[in-house]
Amino acid sequence: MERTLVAKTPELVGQKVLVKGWVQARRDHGKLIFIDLRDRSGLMQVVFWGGGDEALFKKADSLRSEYVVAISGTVQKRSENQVNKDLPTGMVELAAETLEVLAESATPPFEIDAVPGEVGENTRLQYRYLDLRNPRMARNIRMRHKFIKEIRNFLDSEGFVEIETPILTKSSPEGARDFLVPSRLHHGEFYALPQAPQQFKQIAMIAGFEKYYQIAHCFRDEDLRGDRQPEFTQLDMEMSFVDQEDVLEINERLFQTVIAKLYPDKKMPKKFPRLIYDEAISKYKSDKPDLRKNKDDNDELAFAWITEFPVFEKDESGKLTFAHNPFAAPKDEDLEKLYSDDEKTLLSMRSKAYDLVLNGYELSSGSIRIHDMQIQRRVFEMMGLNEHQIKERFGNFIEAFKYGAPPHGGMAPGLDRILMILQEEPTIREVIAFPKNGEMRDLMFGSPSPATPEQLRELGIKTVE
RNA sequence: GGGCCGGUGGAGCAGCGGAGUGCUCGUCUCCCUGUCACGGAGAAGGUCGCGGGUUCAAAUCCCGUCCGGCCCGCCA
Repeated sequence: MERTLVAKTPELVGQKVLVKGWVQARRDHGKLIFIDLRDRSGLMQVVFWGGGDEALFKKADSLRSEYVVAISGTVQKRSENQVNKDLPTGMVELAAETLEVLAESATPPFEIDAVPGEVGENTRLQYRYLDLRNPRMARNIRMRHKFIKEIRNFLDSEGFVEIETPILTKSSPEGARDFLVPSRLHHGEFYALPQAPQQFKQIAMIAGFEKYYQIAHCFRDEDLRGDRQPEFTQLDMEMSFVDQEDVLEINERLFQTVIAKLYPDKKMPKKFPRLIYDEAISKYKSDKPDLRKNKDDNDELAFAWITEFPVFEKDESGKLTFAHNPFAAPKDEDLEKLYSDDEKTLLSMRSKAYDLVLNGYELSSGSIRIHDMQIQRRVFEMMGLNEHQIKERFGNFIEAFKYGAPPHGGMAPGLDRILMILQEEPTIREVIAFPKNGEMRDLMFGSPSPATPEQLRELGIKTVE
């Protein structure tokens, strides 16, 4: 007999069906036992009567939470006063005729349908497979899937190509701390995990794909926050022959299309308002202002663009460093300032860099890139890199630009953050199936963990002490 | 690296110097034919994170340490 999902049963009144799933609850009334059966489609009630098949009834009596079962029986319409209006399958129930226990379950350390936030996150992360059985968590992960699927549909229809870029790649010298992977064949040398596929996507433009995207895993070895994980997912995208206007326009359409389809109750501006960086700072004291009229309204999506970021800023030591991204192109009218040696002039330079912000969160950075390597070299020089360092760190990248690099630009919205906001969750951990805890540990598998002496020897790593 | 908060039966909490005292849920046994957070009766389950100190007496106060959460730094 073919398996039926419980959500289908309301259409199958009077028919014999076989359902499979987990026992969410057992209500024992002596001569009458109810089971709430959960599968990926939802919940349904199963009834066992005493007085008939004694062996079947005894077996039903032995069921416990989270047992995996296969039950066959007849779908019955419930009488008027027995309908459960809170359950999509509440107008029917299954009159059980056979019961097979496919797997028993130990008593779960917490209740599967616990109120969100009631169970400590530590415990939840350690038993994530149980936590993900919670309807709210399952819904988050399924919405994440749909959201990514709609993004792919949209970008595919716009002529974008999804290209996978390597996870084992080269250390980028600035910005966040890299995760390093020791090389076995080349002792003392390391791969770095990508902080973003930045240079690869620019290379893809030189390769002529013109429109690239990737649901990209990014890695940054910095301390965690509620909206920060060591590995996270960005919608990474890049386009050739575009100006800033084109990038902003397609992203507005992307988010409006996808969100309107999946979250019809959410309200967002038809045209995302724009704020010049200096204006945002002076008016809101923030480069990621929360522009909602009502800060408690979770259905209001106050998207906004922040534009014209500074090219340079000073770090705490007073050294000049790039403010946004070393690949962001300065505004055309500011280009000549790049050759000034006056610090004030340099600090007044503005770039074709832009951020997408939403309800007080930075969703995305992006920019029109420098595609003239003379200018790119100059930016690196201004950051204090000498000729040797530029060649060492960016030589191959710069080399590629000799061979016909089209003007290009892009951006990379963080998927975890936008899903956190759309699902109205307090942290991005709630929309990531298997996140790390605040100390960057995977509590389920116990990583990081020590390597064996053999592994270390192969990698040429001597342990300290 | 720094600041703040927390750690008490399986889960979540209360107790904050006087007996492991209490609550909700779960677990186990028994009863129950219409429940759906079923109900009723009973029971089991604890090194109060760990180590040291103060005290007649420590879950409670102090010091240290481990673990966790939030924030600052950091996050091209």
